[in-house]
Parts: sequence; C-alpha cells; structure tokens
Amino acid sequence: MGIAERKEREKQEKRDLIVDAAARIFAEEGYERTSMRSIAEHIEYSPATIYLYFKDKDELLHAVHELGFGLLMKEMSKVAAVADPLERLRLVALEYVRFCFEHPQYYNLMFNSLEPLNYYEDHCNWDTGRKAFDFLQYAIEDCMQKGLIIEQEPKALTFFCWSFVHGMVSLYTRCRLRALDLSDEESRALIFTGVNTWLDLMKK
Amino acid sequence: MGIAERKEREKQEKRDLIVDAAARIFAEEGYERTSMRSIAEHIEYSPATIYLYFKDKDELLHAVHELGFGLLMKEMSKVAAVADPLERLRLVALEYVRFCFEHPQYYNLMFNSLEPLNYYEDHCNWDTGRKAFDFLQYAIEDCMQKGLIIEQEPKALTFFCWSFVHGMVSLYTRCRLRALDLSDEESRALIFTGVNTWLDLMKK
DNA sequence: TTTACTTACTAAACAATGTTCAGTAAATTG
DNA sequence: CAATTTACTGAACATTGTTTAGTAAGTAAA
Repeated sequence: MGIAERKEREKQEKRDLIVDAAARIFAEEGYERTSMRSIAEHIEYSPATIYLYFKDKDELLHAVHELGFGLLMKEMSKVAAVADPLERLRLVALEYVRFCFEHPQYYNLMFNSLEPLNYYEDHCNWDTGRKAFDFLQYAIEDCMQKGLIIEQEPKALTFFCWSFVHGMVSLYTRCRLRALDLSDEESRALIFTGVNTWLDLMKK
Repeated sequence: MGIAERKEREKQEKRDLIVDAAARIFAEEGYERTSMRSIAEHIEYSPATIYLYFKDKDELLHAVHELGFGLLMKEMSKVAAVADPLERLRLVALEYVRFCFEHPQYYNLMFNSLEPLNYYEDHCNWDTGRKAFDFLQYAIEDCMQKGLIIEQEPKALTFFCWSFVHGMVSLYTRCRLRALDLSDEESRALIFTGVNTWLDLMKK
C-alpha cells in the first residue's frame, strides 16, 4: 500500500516544515513574541492548519525544544573521541557554552523556560534532559574513576558542574552581566575562564 | 501648602497599592498569566487607571522587580553582624538560596526574566542588580584579604560564586532537576550541600 | 458664590493574540 | 459514478495590552 505510506511521509514532512519555521521564528523573536499567525504566514497555510499537527502552542514549542536538544547532543558528541578524560570533560563544557552563545533562544527554551515542560506533566520525567545529564555524568565518572578529580557522589558532582556552567551562561544570556560593566567579548572570555577555574578546583 | 503634599502622598499610596497587588498576583500566577485587568479588579479600579501610574505592563513589572530586590537585600543583610568572614559568606549564600525557595516568582523576575530590564535600556546599567552584586563582592573580598580563600580577581570570583548558586537554584525552580529523580526535599538539601562543597573548594 | 481649571478616573473601543468549528474542495475508496 | 475520508480554511470567539474621549469631582481665582 504505497498510498498510505506516501500520506504518512507527507504528513511528517509538513510537521517538520512547521517545526522548522517555528524554530526559526522562535529563535529570532523569542517565544512570547511569535504568534501562531506569523508561523502560519511563513509556511503559507492558515493558522488553523497548525492545530491539525499540534494540540496547542505549547506542544509546538516542545517539538522545537526537542530539536534544540538534538543539536546540543550533536555538538557535545563531537569530542567523544578525545582520549584524556579531563580534557574531554573540558571540551564538553566548552561545547555547551558555545552552544548557548550560538543559540541563546534555544538554550533559554531548553533550560530556563517553563513552557516546554508542560508536555511532560503526564509523562512525569524530562527524558530529553535526562539523556544530556547522563552524557555529562559519564564524562565526570570517567575522570573520577581514573583519580583525576575529587571523589564525590557522581550525580551530585555532575549537578554542581552543570549548575556552575548553566549559571554563568544564563546570567550572560539573560543580560545580568550588566552588573559587571563588561563588554560582550569580555563576558564571554570570563565564562571560558570560569570553566577552566572550575576544573582546576576539581582536580586532585 | 498642605494640599499639594497630601495629593503627592495619596498618589504615592495608590502607586504602592498597585505595585503590591501586582506583586501578589505576579507571585501567584506568574508574569505572563496575570492580566492588567485582573490587577485592576483586585484594587477595584478600571484597567486604564493603572496606566496613569505606569507607562505599560513592563514598567509595572519593573516596580515589582525593585520590590523583590529590596526584600532580598533585607534578607542578606541580616547576617552582616557575623564576625567570621567565611561563615558570613556562607550565610549570605544560604539566605540567597532561601530567598529563591520562598519567593521563586520574585527570583525568576529578578534573575531570569528579560522583561524588567527593558526599563534600563535608556539608563543602560542595571543599578539594582549592581548593588546586590557589590554586596556579595565585599563579603568575598573580606575573605580574600584575610587569606581564607583562594586569590583571584575579585570581580571574576564573585561572578563565579554567584553563577554557581544561581545555576543551582535556577535549575531547581525551573524544574530541570526532573533529570535527577529527586524529591523536592532532596533537591533542596542537595543545593545546600552544594554551597558547602563550593566553599570547601574555595578554601585555601 | 460663581467661574474657570485641574485632577482622577472610567467606559468603550482598538488591534492582536491563541484557539475552535462549521464548512469545502479535493483525494481516495468501493 | 457515488460515498467517504482527508486536508485545509474563513470566520468567529474570548482574552489580551493599550488608547482615547469624556465625565465628575476637587481646587483656585474672581
């Protein structure tokens, strides 16, 4: 039955078309400022069409959120081949920071905005985030097992590492570094310094 | 001229009435979900009245934002009398964390939301945040001068400390600890542990 | 007191938003 | 060819932030 499959494929393609357009506009304008109507206009369909593919704006946002995590995981996985665990951990952190610099709207959606999590209220667990967290935890456990960093409960230490980097980049993208009188360049440099300082503190 | 003064006073009182109502509703419902109409209804005035006291919703939000900083500074100042600089720094951090736990909506407004900063686009600097940052920096410089913690450029180190705690509480209030399979109580305990771990790492 | 003016406020409207629903035209099926 | 399903839309709805024209009371000057 080739027809049913073609229809299925076309449906998926249209879904992707909507998500891609939404992602682009969300990234440019931010979530609140992009209307369903403007997304519809971009793909040259009526607003009501979007509701045939997504329950509401939240569900569409969630799809974009997943897209963002795909991007982040791809970036972070680039350094998987590096042999030295400590250097690998450092590079993972740097990729994370770089991702935030290059896609601040995605980052905000993934780690600061509350909306995309509405989707998980039924499913109760944030699977997507969990995968990224585990990725980081493996990198840290590797360092710990080889005696390169301090000993700590792995999950807790992973949370601390994540928090530190997340804190820095969030304050940056959310414009709170205005409290520091720094240029944009200086702010970014400071954050990279922060990653190294943190790793030095964790070294045994 | 008593009349002019009374009018001035009454105007200020009404302004406060609006800000207080707005603060309560923002804190309960969140910024996006509270309408100007609902605020107006609470204070038993027409929506248009609010616009006599505030240019728009952003400016009202900013007033609430300032209120939040007043609250935070008050909480953090409670520990000013503690003699031991390291212990004082620890207590400041704990008060900061506690503030976030007790007023998550305020916290989000002050450190994650972009909107209240619109107000500063003309004034270019985030004065309110700067004061809080300086408060923390003094506490840290005190520790450093007495040789209790590692030597570092004070502003940078202050930023790192702030980032770490901000990162932890943000991930918590923004529900990203769902990636960790922890109860609410366990999450909070972990954050307090984090503060102590961080201070241990900074100790010389 | 009477007159002008200012202040404090509101009702009603505006444009834009997310969302729904009845209806339509085309594609598919029997 | 007829019946049914699919994919889509136009128009409406309720709600939002905001503006404007108008009103009624308070104040000041004659």
